[in-house]
Amino acid sequence: METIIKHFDKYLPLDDKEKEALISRLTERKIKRKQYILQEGDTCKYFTYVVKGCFKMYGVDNSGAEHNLTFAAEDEWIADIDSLHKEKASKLFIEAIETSTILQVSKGNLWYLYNKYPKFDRNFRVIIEDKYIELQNRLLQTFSTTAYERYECFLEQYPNLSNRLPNTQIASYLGITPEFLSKIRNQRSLK
Amino acid sequence: METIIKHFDKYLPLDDKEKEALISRLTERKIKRKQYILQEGDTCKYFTYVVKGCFKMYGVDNSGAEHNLTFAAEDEWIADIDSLHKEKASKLFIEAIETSTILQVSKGNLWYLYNKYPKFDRNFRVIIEDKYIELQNRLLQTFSTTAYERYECFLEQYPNLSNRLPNTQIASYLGITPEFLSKIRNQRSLK
DNA sequence: TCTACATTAAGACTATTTCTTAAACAAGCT
DNA sequence: AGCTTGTTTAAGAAATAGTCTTAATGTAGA
Repeated sequence: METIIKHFDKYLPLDDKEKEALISRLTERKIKRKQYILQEGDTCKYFTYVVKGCFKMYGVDNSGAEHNLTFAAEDEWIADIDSLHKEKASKLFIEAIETSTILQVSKGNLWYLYNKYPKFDRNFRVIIEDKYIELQNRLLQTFSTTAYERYECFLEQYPNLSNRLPNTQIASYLGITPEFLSKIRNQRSLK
Repeated sequence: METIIKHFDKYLPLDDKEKEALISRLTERKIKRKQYILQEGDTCKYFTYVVKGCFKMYGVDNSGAEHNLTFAAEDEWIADIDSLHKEKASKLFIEAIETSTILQVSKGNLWYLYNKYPKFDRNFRVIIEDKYIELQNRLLQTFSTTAYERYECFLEQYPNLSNRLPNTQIASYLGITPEFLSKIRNQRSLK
């Protein structure tokens, strides 16, 4: 629980009442590797904070291929916000890549926190803004660069993830096959 | 100014003090077609609300091609949030597609509103969340569908924009050439 | 009205990426 | 510790979605 308190110190730090309110509304869970915390068709019920471990959020296309939208490792939040907010069936999966420990806030509890302590509005505004910026940069890259460049950029931006994740997962994030990623890595090693 | 007040009624409606605070911190501007409100290299200084007209936000790649990230028409907000928040040089352009009327809040004034009236944190949190959802869906589509499908989806989601925008702009949004969009339209008309 | 830009058309082209097969390697599970 | 399953590299052939080019026609802004 300490890690999530420290997490908020990066934004507007919480006072004692806010800390208590937050902690009393969080549920800790252990999630095994390959276990889902959200499956396509279900409604996303929680905003999830990763204490330890790593998750991927992905969609599956008509031909069955997975496309990773994002990863979340230590000290990051993950949810299908579309499904959570609008209480509709999700098109996405959130799956543990490693055995993980998480803290979850239900939608109801999150709304309670928002209404009672406006600081949570602020902090989550900033958290979402950062996620928005990330997506925007990624979309621009997808349009305007080759897989080679996107891979280089991924390495720079997520040096720790790139060591930790299997290449299949990185390939899916970049929008290419693992075989092609292997070619890119080979090309890079020749330079 | 009335339109922006009504805009906030969709979220948490503003009380009289908040309305006054907001209005006194907005600047109205008329922007001609093809005029920029943000250029690559500059720092984004304003969050812009579109009263009337239409804008595009785009990046330019190494070979000089434009890639539209988003459009903003009546009753929508637009800014390069990355540049605005982190006060760094933008990689993007925001340009009027039609002669437009806008209301702008500077970063300083926006921060003032956030700090004085937490309701703005709430409202902008929700505004950003909606934009985030849009981007997420778009990224997933870009990975998992053909240009044909993306065009169909664009027509469904933005029926008014699709009548209003030149095809060159829609093509740039979809990540294809105008010639190829023309082929897609031709294909569709045969069905 | 004029001019510049937007749209359609259609064929040739191509570059990035996939597909396939296979062998070697690494890692998780009992 | 050993088995089994999944991951990585390799390399050539193949596909195809989308580009390029040219050109004629249409349309909107000034």
